[in-house]
Amino acid sequence: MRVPVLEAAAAVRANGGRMTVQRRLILETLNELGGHPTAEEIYRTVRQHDPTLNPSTVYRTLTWLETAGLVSHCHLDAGPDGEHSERYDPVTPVEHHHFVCTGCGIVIEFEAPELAPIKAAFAAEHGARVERAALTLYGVCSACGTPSEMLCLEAD
Amino acid sequence: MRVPVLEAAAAVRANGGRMTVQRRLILETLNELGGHPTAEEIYRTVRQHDPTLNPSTVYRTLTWLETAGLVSHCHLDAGPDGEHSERYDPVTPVEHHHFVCTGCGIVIEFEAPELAPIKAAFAAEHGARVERAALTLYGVCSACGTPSEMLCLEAD
DNA sequence: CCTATTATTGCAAATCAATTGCAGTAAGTT
DNA sequence: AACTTACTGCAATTGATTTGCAATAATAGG
Repeated sequence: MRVPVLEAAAAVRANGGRMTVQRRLILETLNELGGHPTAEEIYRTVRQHDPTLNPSTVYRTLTWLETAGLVSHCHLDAGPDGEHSERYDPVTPVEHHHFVCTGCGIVIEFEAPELAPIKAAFAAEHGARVERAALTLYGVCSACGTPSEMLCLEAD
Repeated sequence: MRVPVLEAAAAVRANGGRMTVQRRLILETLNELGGHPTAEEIYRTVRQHDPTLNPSTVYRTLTWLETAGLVSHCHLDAGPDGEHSERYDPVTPVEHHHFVCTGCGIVIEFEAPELAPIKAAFAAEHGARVERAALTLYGVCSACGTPSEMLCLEAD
């Protein structure tokens, strides 16, 4: 359970919001899907449980979750063709980053505490306040890099 | 001259491409603008020199420059409202990264050689090949952070 | 220098993701 | 149970980017 539904409900009631069946369903779908789904993937999955649910509700709920600080979104040039996509991601207690395989599009999360000095150095040098870092590594995952079979790449 | 026009011409002729007046104009505009313009900003500027030039030509040229390895694009949540935008950026000999001020949207480039060990560590741990890193820092620049006037922020 | 080839352009239409206005519905309150 | 108003579904809209196609012009060859 990566996006705590109850916590979400509380977070939003605090702002006069309401926990509707649609919102609950979208939250559960986020948990079920895991990974870094796009709004459209979320919509497709949600639709299987409730075909009447509208895409705009998905978008609205996602923004709502984001302002509540429960999910974040990041932009990854993922997918088999490296196409741009906005991806949603439950907020984790520790900042995490992403590796994207340019072969198969798989996204792997990792933490990078070593980023702290980089942030600090930039802040010091420019007199800026650095609040957040988004690091994305692009490359070829172990499966796609295996020369014998070109496992992931052969799909193309 | 950050995007060498002659080099671009050569790079493309090698692939049977042609250096047209439109492409030259767009290249010059990229140099003139500097920074990290969006396709739309490029189009607006180009238009001042040649009002008949079509947006699709800008998009096509940008993709062409990118496959030629002369510019790259990156996605920054910049702009005064943090709105998403695809930004184009001449390719530099050394990989560089971006700081985005959430106040005024200014983009500051910096280099981060300290990223190398992070890439290496990920590669080693996951058996992946890491080819490229995109780091974006978000925060408040020195001008916007100045409490006395809230220089950049006051616009809102 | 002129001609032929075909990459590139301009244009208009199409696409695609995401947003919005609005009237009806339902969550949470009393 | 009734009330208030936030939320939903829908349809239309937006805005950025892409595409098909006929006309144009950049380069190669003569």
